[in-house]
Amino acid sequence: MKRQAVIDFSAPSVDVARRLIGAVLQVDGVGGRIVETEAYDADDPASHSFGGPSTRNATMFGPPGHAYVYRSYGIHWCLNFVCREAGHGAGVLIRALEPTDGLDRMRERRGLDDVRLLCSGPGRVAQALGITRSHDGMRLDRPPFHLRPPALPPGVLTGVRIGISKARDVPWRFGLSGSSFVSRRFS
DNA sequence: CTTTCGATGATCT
DNA sequence: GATCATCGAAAGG
Repeated sequence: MKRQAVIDFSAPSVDVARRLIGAVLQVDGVGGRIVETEAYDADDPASHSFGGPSTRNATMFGPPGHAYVYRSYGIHWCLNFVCREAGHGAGVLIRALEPTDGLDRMRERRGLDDVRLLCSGPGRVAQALGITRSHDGMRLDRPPFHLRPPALPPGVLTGVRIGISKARDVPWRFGLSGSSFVSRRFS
């Protein structure tokens, strides 16, 4: 019996973000290949965890390998994976998927047909997968979550993070090389 | 193709 | 009162 490969979430968020590219993420069987991620860390002014624990970011300071879900601009939900050890405050934002499973369910939830627009952005990913605050704190290695690392290391592109006003020059955005499902092209 | 702007509510100062 | 890890529609080139 060959043991199922897993992601090591106790690693720095930058490493986890890079290694997550190409992994398959499903929630209740709906999901796809992760094609875009961003890393956030405790010493990072752009991170929710910068400045220490609070009500919103509490999960970021919990054990690694759990989901951190927050509300963005009062409208959208965004999904993160907690990294490092409990108390540290690091995470990876899941920014885009290439849809592979449950396309009809995603189209229902998103209210549109174009595959390119189903999961190309963090708010879109959460809506397509049915992620809400109820998923905050859940383990990623148990249902409804399912996560499978790529069989082979894919080509990964690097860039600066999107939509932040602090630490804009930090190159902690990662994308699957050649993917047309990223939220924005890599320069 | 690009830029701009409103929506909408929790969080923080 | 200001900011915000966004999205989608609208307007402009």
